[in-house]
Amino acid sequence: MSRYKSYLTIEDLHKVVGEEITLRGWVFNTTGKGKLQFILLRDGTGVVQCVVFKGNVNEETFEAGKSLTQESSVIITGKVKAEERAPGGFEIDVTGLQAVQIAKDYPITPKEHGDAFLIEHRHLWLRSSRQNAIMRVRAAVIKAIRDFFDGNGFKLMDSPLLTPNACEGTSTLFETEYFDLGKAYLSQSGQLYAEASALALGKVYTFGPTFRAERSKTRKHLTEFWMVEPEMAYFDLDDDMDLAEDLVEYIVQFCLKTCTKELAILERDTTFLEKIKRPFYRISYSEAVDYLHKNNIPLKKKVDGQEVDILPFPWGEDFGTVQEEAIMEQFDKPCIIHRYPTEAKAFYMKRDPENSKVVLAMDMIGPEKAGELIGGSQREDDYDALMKRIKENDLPVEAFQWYLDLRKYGSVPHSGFGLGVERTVKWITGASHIREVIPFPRMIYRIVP
RNA sequence: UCCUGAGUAGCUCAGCUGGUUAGAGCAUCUGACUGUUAAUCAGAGGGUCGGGGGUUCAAGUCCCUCCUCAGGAGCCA
Repeated sequence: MSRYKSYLTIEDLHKVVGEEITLRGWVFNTTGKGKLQFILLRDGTGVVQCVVFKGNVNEETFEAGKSLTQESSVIITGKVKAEERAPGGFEIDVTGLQAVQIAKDYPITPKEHGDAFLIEHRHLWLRSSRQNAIMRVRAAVIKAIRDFFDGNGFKLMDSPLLTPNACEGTSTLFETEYFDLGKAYLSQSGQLYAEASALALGKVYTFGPTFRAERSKTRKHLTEFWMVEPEMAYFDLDDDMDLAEDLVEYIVQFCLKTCTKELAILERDTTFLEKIKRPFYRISYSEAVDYLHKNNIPLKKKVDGQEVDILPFPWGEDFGTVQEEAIMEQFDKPCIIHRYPTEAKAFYMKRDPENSKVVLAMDMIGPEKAGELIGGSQREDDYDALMKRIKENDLPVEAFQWYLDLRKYGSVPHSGFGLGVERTVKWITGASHIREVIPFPRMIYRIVP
C-alpha cells in the first residue's frame, strides 16, 4: 500500500481514540501555562488541541513545544483521548513533537483585521477556519453541479477561453494579441460554442472561468469568475426553467447534507436554505412591472449627471438592483423572471411567438439579496431571424458565420443558461463579499496575490 | 466612468476650536503560572501621522495637489 494512505487527518480522529498517532500540520494558536502548553493544531481538515505536559515529555520536546509560534509547521505524536474541556471534544496528549519550520511574525493574528489587510494577505487568509469552511462549501457546490449534470445525461464539453469575437457584442472584454491572426479576447461566455456542442451531443454543459473587463466595483462582481452553462437541444424555455430550478434545488440540498460542519462554522441560518425546494416562484417581466407600479418603485436614471426617479417604471427598461430587490422582497425562495423586452436582451434570444415585443429569456434571482444567480434563454433557431438580429446589433456577420451554420444544418429549438458559481457560493455561505468565495479573486484594483 | 468615504505603531482604532516629548488595546520579546479556549499578571521595544507643496511663531489637525484603498451606481453571473 502507498505510504500516504496511512497519513491520518484531524477529521478522522474519532476513529482512533485511545491510540497513539501522528499528525502533520500547522500551529493555529498556542497558550502557555507554565509546565503545561496548549497547542491548537490545524491540518486543513480541522483543528485539534494538543497538550504538552512537562512531566510527560523530555526537556528537549518541552522546549521544542515552547518555541512554536502561530503557523509554524509541526509534526506531533501523541495519544488521542476524548476530552470535554477541549474544543471539538478530542485532545492529543503529546508524547513527541518535531518542529518542521518556525514561523516568525505571522501577520494575521487571532484579533480583528480590516478587509483590505486580509485580501492583501489572501494567500495566508485562506488558512483561517472561516475561509477554510467557505472553500469547502465551494468545492461541494462544484461537485453538486458536476454530479447533477453527469447524472442527468449531460456531457461535459469545454468551450475555448480565447475567442476571436465578443460573444454578445456588449460587454467589455480583455484583449490580447494572437500571433499573426490579430486580436483575441478572453471569453465572457462559452454559450455559443455550447450551442454547437448541444447540436452534436444533445445535452451538454460547459464549465470554466469567464472574464469580464467591466470596471465593476461591487461586492457581487469579479473580473474572473466561474460559470456553468448547460445547453440542450429540443428544450424550450419551460424545459430550461425546470432544469434551472432542479439544478439549484440539488446544489442547495447537497450542501445542506454534506457541509453541516462548514455551515455551522459560518453561522449560516440553515432553516432558510432548507426551504429551497421546488416549486420556486415564476413571474413574467410584465407581471413584475405591474408589481413595481403597485408599489411605486421607480426607474433610477442619470440625466445630465443627476439621478432622477421615473414613475411609473416604464415598460421596456431592464431591471436594476433596486427593482430586483423590491420584487424579491415578497419571496423566500428563488424567483425566475421571464420574457423580457427584446431591446433589453442579447441578440441570440428567440422572440416569443405569442408576443414579438419580448424574448424567451429568463433570470433566476436568489432570495436574501443573493442577486442574479442564473441568466438564460431559448435561442433563436431560425436562420433569417438570427441574421436580422445580428445586423440590427451591428455585429460582424463573418464572425458569426459558423454560428449561423447551426441554423442551416438541422436547426432545432434549443435552450440553455449560465449559473454563476461564486454568486451561488456567496448565497449559500452567507459571505458578505464575493471575493471571499473564490481562492484568489480578480477585481478591478487587485490582481495580487 | 460617475458619486461617496477612508489612509496615524505589525493589526484595529482614538487624537476636540492648530499648542509641550503623538496615545490605547491587541500582536511581538523577557519573566511567572498544571486546564488554557481572543488566558491572566509584571516589564520592554516599536511611529517619515499616505507622498509633495502651502498658510502659520507653531500642522496629525487648516488649504492645494497627487497617490492608494473601500462600496454604491451602471454592466452583468
